[in-house]
Amino acid sequence: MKIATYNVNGVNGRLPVLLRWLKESQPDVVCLQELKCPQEKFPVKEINAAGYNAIWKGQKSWNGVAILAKNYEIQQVQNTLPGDEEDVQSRYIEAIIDQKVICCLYLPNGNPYPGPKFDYKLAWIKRFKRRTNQLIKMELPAILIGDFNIIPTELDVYKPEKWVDDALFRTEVRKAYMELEKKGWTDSIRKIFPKEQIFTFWDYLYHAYDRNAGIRLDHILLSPYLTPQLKNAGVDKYVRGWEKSSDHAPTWIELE
Amino acid sequence: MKIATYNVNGVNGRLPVLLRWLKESQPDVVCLQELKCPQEKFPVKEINAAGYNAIWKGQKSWNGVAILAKNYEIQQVQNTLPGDEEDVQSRYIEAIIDQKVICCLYLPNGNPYPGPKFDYKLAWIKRFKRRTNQLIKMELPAILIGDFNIIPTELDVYKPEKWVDDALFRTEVRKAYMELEKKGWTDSIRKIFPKEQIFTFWDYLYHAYDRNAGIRLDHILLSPYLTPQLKNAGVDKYVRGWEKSSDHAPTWIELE
DNA sequence: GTACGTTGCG
DNA sequence: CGCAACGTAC
Repeated sequence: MKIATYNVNGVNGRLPVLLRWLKESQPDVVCLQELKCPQEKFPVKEINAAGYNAIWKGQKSWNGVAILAKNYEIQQVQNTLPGDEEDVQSRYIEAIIDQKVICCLYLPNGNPYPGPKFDYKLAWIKRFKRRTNQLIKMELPAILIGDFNIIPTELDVYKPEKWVDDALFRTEVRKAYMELEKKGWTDSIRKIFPKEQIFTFWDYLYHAYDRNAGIRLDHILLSPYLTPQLKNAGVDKYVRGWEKSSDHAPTWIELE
Repeated sequence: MKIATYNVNGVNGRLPVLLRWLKESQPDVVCLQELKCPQEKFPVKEINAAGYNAIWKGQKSWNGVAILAKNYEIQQVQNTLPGDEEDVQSRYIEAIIDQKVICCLYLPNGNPYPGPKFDYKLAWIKRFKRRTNQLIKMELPAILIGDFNIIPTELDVYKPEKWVDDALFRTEVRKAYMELEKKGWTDSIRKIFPKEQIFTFWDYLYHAYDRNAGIRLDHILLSPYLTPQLKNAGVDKYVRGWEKSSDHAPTWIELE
């Protein structure tokens, strides 16, 4: 079973690219982030026509997350991250697919640091940890998947010294990521490629993709129960080179 | 010799449509209106690559006119309508091509009526008449061609009663058009099709093209000396049906 | 650099 | 409805 995450940066503007990638890559489950469209403008017709069921949580202009599945039923569990009724940003959707809990997230960017946006990021992470700790405690087969907006280690960025005060690389958020791993969550890409430099995002500016000036932001974390089933993982880096592509590349795992 | 006018409604956004039409229709001379680009952003490279020389007068965001010619030299005469130094709108360009004076115009729309925009339209028409009267007096072979933003008669609009107080159909501007004809200018389309209902514009709204709810705004008027050479005239209506088309259709004549 | 919302214009 | 400009977020 192939499970992927893709920050599309606008699902309607990106539809040709998304459909092409779906066709070529044939994932069973896909988590999308940054739909950038209100609930009623999600292109469900075209997604269905491509063979995928979908659930999604939209929002005008920003954020927005979705889960797609081919030949699997999608049982929605949550469409917000529990713990803050005031939070109106569409950044979390959770479903059960093929007996697994799929937690699709678009974690706040948090820039500029310091400031209220960074504070919001830390508060969001705190709420997220409560949810993930529950999943561990319940010993559920679960997957945390999406755009974490966290660069986990120095290996995951082309020039670490440039990023020390960036909200994506601040010690606070890297520590939070490490704590997830300590709790038992396994970083799939690092499990398969322990030492290799792998990126999932290249800025649109300054020809970052041509210079391979990338960072790793999109992660797929497996609960202890699922980790032994990890067969393979990868990034469809070539998609970033397509015309009119997102600034992220699709990232995926294969479970047996 | 085939001479055409086309209000492109944004020359850069419309470039694929324009180039396709140029290739299929092979006009010798083309007058464009509503370039909607500053002087330096006119796509001269692509136009040249399609085989056309060009002169143009651009303006940021609005208006803008151009004259293109294939296998003919373009001798620019004016790039503003004489008579008002204060007028900064790019609505007029005049050139000599193959011994003919080509006056390419984008006459002000003038809506809403009444108001300062309508007043500007009337003032512009007054200045335009001075120019055209000079051309008649000098007995030059001349062509007034472009988007006149004037519906000449009731035959030229799908539902005349809806347009009585529209600046495109007000008696003041229709009278001005009739006066041009009295001075000796010949409406090419009407010369070839005296009684037929012919449109050159269909609004983007309310599926106007599908309902053929059109109007005739784009005109090609010939000076007395040239009128006997008129062989044919027409509107490339099908172009309005293309994907991402302008709200106007190309309009053309053939001179022998 | 790219996408989306808004505004101005027609 | 659709183009172009501008502001904003990333």
